Amino acid sequence: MKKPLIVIGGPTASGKTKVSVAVAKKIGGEIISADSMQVYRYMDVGTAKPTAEEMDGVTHYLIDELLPDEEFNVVIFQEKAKAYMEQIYKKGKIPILVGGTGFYIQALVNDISFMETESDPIFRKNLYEQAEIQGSEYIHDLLKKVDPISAENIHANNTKKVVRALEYYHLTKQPISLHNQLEKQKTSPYHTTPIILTMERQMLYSRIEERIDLMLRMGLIEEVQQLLNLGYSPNLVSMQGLGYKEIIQYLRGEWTLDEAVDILKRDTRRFAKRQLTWFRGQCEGYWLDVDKLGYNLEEITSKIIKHIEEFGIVI
RNA sequence: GCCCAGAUAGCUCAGUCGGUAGAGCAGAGGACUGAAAAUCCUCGUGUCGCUGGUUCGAUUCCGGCUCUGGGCA
Repeated sequence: MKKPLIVIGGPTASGKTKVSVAVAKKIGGEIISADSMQVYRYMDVGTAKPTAEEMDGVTHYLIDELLPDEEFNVVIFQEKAKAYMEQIYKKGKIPILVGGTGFYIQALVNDISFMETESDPIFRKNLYEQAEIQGSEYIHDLLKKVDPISAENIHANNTKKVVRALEYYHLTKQPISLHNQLEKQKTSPYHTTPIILTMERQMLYSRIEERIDLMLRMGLIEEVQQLLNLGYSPNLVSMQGLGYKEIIQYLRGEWTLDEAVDILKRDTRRFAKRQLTWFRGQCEGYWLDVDKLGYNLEEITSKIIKHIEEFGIVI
């Protein structure tokens, strides 16, 4: 019998935090965050990390677990999240996976296997250098030779993905396209139906802008300055997060504050759009327009619970 | 009140020696299986201010009107 897993996804600023806490309280669940940035300590305002007050006594995992210079990626996420799920099941509770990082959600829900092997940083670095010197077409041609299917699917300009495909072949002597194809056929080992929070685009965008204005008032700039003072490099992956990279440009004097804020808002809008594209394309889910429900927590929660019960999850 | 300039895509503007238009930005759609808040691909958006005139044909030329800047009083 498959174990139950509740998933709540949606774009940034759609209200996942509030909704998930309300659902958790109602069913006595615990929350695992599927968010690539909220794992980091000292990054609170810019990631809209739930405060202790907002968590309202509900246990949250994968929040504040790493320092900004520690590595985090799908594989690490998957390992940690699986371990937490086990703990939650042992308590007789239901895990609630909440976040906007669709790739992470999918990796966990479908238990996608990434290879056991470590990645090869030197090999990678080498390829990036070659792409730099000889052009991205050059390494794309290398891929064409070992894995023509991937070369077909990955655009030559997408150096990051070309490198990964080449690395995969280098480590396993197998094309990643074959691996992907096999993984795609998998069905979830969990009893789960994703719930996706959404709303009209215009509405979402104005919420995003309001949220960013609020972040500024709550000290986003000071937070970024503090991170730099602590010695965290702007090159870190964590510092590429929305809100961090733009404010760093401002602090360096590259952009005016107005410019930085406008770009941040624009890029956050585009991010939300990409999140929606991902959820639309990658997972069959139960879409809930929270704006049409007037953000009425009671109503949203009861709709979600009703859906979960109809799906056959016993609470 | 007079003079000058402008009015074209959501915005900033280009253009059509008269044959109903195009850039940038904003925006939309998509891909994604070890950086995913990352990375990458594709794509438009129109009463050319209104109204008469000339013309086979006007967004383009001419007149009037309206609005917006700037100047003079």
